[in-house]
Formats: sequence, C-alpha cells, structure tokens
Amino acid sequence: MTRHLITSAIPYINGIKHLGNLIGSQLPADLYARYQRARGNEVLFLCATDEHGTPAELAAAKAGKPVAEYCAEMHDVQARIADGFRMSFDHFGRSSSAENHKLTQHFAGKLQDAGLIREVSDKQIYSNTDGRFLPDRYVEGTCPNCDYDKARGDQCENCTKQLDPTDLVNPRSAISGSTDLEVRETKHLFLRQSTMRDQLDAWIESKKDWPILTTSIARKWLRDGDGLRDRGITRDLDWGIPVKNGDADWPEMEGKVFYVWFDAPIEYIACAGEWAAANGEDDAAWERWWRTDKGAEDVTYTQFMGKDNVPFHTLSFPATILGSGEPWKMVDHLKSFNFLNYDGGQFSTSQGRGVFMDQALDLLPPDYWRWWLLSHCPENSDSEFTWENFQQSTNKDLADVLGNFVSRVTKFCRSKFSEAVPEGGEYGAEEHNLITDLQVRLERYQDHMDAIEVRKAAAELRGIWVAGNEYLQTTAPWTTFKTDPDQAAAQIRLALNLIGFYANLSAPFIPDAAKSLLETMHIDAFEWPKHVAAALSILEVGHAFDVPEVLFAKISDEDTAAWQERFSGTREPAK
RNA sequence: GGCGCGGUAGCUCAGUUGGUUAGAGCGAUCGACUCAUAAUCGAUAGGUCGGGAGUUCAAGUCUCCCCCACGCCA
Repeated sequence: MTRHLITSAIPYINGIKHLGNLIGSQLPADLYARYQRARGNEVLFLCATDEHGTPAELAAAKAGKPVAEYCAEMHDVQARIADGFRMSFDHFGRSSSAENHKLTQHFAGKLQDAGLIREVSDKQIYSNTDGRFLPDRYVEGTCPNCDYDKARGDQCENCTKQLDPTDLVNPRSAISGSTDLEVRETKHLFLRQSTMRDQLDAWIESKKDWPILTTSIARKWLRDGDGLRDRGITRDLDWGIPVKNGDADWPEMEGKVFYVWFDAPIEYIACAGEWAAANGEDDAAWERWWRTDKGAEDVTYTQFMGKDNVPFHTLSFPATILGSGEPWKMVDHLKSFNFLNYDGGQFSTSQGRGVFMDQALDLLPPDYWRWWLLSHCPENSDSEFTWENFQQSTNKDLADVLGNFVSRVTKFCRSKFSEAVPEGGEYGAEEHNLITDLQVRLERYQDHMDAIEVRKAAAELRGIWVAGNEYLQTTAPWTTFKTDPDQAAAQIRLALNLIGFYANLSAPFIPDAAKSLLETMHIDAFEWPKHVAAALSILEVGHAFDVPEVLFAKISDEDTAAWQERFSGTREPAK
C-alpha cells in the first residue's frame, strides 16, 4: 500500500467556475484520487477556496455583504457544486481558516528568522473616499501617452504602455470613482526569492519526469531577464491574514495583511489541519502527511493545476517552504493542464460565454461531463469543446457502447433464462481469449492511470467496454441458444460478470453510473480486479440481478442546438 | 518586440531515444447481425505530417528560415 497526498489548485472565491476550470485541476485530481483509493492505497485529497484579496472584497461589496459573510456563502456554493460533480475531497477547506492564519504567520516568522524577508518602503495611492489603499490596477485615469481615458494604474490597455499609478492624468478610484486620492508612504515585506534561485533551479532540474510544459514555464521564470524577483508578501487591506511573526506582532506592520499569493498555497497544508480538526483528530494525524520528520517520508505528493498556476507551484510556494528550513513535504508530481476552449473561442466569465459548473449540472448528470471532459482533457495542448463533439462522444461511448451493453445482456438473459445468473455450460476458447485480452488491457489501463495519462486511460477504458460488445458479436448467444442453451448460458454468465467488472474499472471516471451498475447486479461493494479470470467468475449461478433502466439517455439534436444558442454569450450575431 | 506551447486524415487527438507501406476514436461509405438505448460487429475510403532549405543511408521525429494560432512577458 502506498500513500498519496493529492491537491487540486484552489479556486478563487468570487463566483462559479466554468468547465475549463473544472477540467484544469479538480476533475483530473478527483479521477486520480478515486483511482488510488480503488487500488487500495491511502489517499488524502484536499481542495479549498482561495478567499483573500481585493477581488473578493469588491465582489462582496457588489453583493452588498460583509466580505466574511460573502466568502462563507460562496464557499458553500462552490462546495455544493463540487459535490454535484462528485469531487471526492477528504476536505474542502478555506484559505481564511484559523489553521491557515496560524500557519501563514508561522511561515512568515520562519522566513524572517532565516533572513529571507526584507522591508521595503513604497509609495502607493490612498483613496480617502474608499478609506483604503488602491492596488495599481484599481486606479484609473487618462494615459499620458495616448490620452485613452480608461487607462489603469499598471498599464494602458489602449497603447499597452506600462504605467505607474502616479503617471495617470486625472487619476480616480476604479472602485468608487472618487478623485480624492493621495500618495502615501507605506511599508511592505518582500520575500527574497532571488537569493533562492540556485536552490530552486537545482530542485526543478532534479525533476526529470515532469511534463515539458511544467519545467519550461518554471525555467523561464527562473532564468529569463532578471531571473526570479523578490516579491511583496503584504498588502494594505483589511480582509486577509494579519501580518505577524509567528504569534508575535510585527513592528510597523500593524493593520496590514499577507498578500493572497503568499497565503493561498499554504492553505494546502492548513487544509490538512482543517481536515484533522473536522474529524476530531490531533495534529499528528495531518502532520504525517506533510512533515517528513513526522511520518510523511513515504508520501507521494501530486499537485494538479492549470498552466497559469505553474509559476506559483514551482517557485513561490517551494521558496516559502524551503526557506522555512523546516522538513515540509515537497511536491513529487506536478500535473499541469492547458486550457479548454469553447466552441471556437475562449470561455469568458465576463461575457457569460461557455458553460459554467452550475449550469452544466442543470442540463445533465455529472457523469456525462466527467466522461467528456476527462476523455478530452487538455493534457498536451489546448483542446476544444463543441456541442457536436460532446453529443457524439457521450452518445457513442456512454449510451451505445457501455449503456447498451448492459441493456442487451440483462434483457437477453431475462427473456431466455431469468433475472438471475443462468446455469450450464462452461467457459471455452472464446472466453479465455477474451480474458487474456482483458488482462492485457487492464494492465495498460492501470499503467496510464499510474502515469496520470488521462486521455490514454479513457481510451483504454473505452476499449475495454468495446471488447464486451465484440465478444457478444463473435459468440452470438442469441444464435447459440437455438442449438445449445447450456453454451449460451455460459456466454451470458460471462457477459453478466463483465458488467460488474466494468463498474469497478469505470468508477473513477463515472462514479454514479458505476454505483448504479453495482446495485443493478446486486454486488455489495467495489473491488478492484487483480486477475480478470477471477473477476469474471465472481457472480455465481443463481445470483439475482435487476434489469436496469436506461443507464445513459442519449442527447438529442434539439438539445444541443438549444444549448449552443443559450451559452453563446453576449457576442453580436453575425449579419 | 522577446519568449513559450502548438500547427499530423472532415472532426477531436496519438505518434517513444530519427528506421520498414504515418495511427486511434468519431463522422462517411459498404457489408454482417438482430439480443439491445435505430444499438452492435467487421471492412473500405481519407493525410505530399503548416511552407521552404539543410544534415543523414534514412526525418512527422534533428538544424536553420518563414507563415499561422494561442499564451506569457516587456
């Protein structure tokens, strides 16, 4: 038995994520977690909401709610939707948790002790009306370069010139529109990442089995231009984790909070603490997953994320935990994903373009989405969602190949024998050929899953489903039955066993359907097959089953046409 | 402007360290079957591997130049 710590990139709190976000981290992470559990390994699978930062505050203000209340509500919304997609998190935490407060302050203190923090005095825009400092991009004004009147404090979108907020003519707050602004001196803490460059570089280079996408992004940040730059880890905001040195106050940093990028990844660790607390366990329970001096030496840690998150996971977060000088578990496998596009363009939150997680669940059960997204997972390049492809793939794979297999087998048995495994005959050459073939396919499937080759695993699973139909077509029990009912009984006995076999192997991809197959076959529990021959002899003669309802209903042309129209966003129709 | 990932059959994608007639699924066409969700199974057709030059006995696979799409940074 091996131990697997698995984390999915933590989604930001302000709003519901689209299908591209889902397939970019949570869904493949869940697939892997379910697979490892099915193989009998010990798994701790964690995810959380990322709750700090200015966007959360603004979203709360827009909703007319205190930010803490807003975050609590949105956390519940995201938790419910994740559950709707059957995310099997051991814990779905919050970066605003007490555990994360404590741990983030702890890391800051350790980094200070190690000499990796420096203080920097900076000038920043303060809005008297808003009663707060404004991040650069929340200052708007007229661009000194091109006179565009909606330039932002970090950059003019019109002429692309890089700006400082103080460059803007007639600056105003993007939050309130107020022009009552002033420049104030403010002090911030910076993490001296630059001094850790060689250490990080050596660590990255030691990861020979990481995807090229991951290492090339990390190398670029590490080596290009000035290389890794020191980054501010504090902000002048109210909402966040108060700046402290461990338990102690940090002189001159009163009223400031840690920058969201600093505390968010620490939540991966804090979340394990939340999980332990929620289950009435002590610190040792979670430390054995995260501390190599307290039992995590044999843990394999795998992170899942979209490619936009790679720099934080390969550089900033490792810099934080390496810099602490403490024996924290470092990531072993870092699986990153490209983007999913929608029908010829990008998913767009602002334009309402594409399908969002809550909407998807209103249309169809989660297994449809899980299957399509995972089998078209953007592993090596960006991939493309189209309704036509979605309809064709799910109808063919789920309804025709898998669902119909279950139908034809159970209904044939009911009509020729009964709703129980029939007696007579025995397995012959055809059956042994099938078993041999399936044994090879099972091992290939496991290899792909172990390597987190999601698309290839899906293709192999589909091949395993197809093998059942091939077998029926070759042996034709409906013909056999006319001359040799005993032989037909043996054939259908094998086919009935295949249903249970499929349920076990398919559960990581389509857990609901797998569960309903198990129930229909009156099998008590999932059990991952080791040897195909044994797995296909589990159901004994006389074992009763039910003929199920349609496992996967087909998606009609009318549905896809309507959905395509409905989710096309606010683009102007072509004339 | 710099850098990065890509550009392979109508569609979605595989193609290990360069090596025999470039693969899969879907879609299309034809055939078989009739137990089943008009399902299944088999067969066939389809690509000068973005373009050009080069290295090599041999290149989708290496080198250089160019074009296109996307992304990141400045």
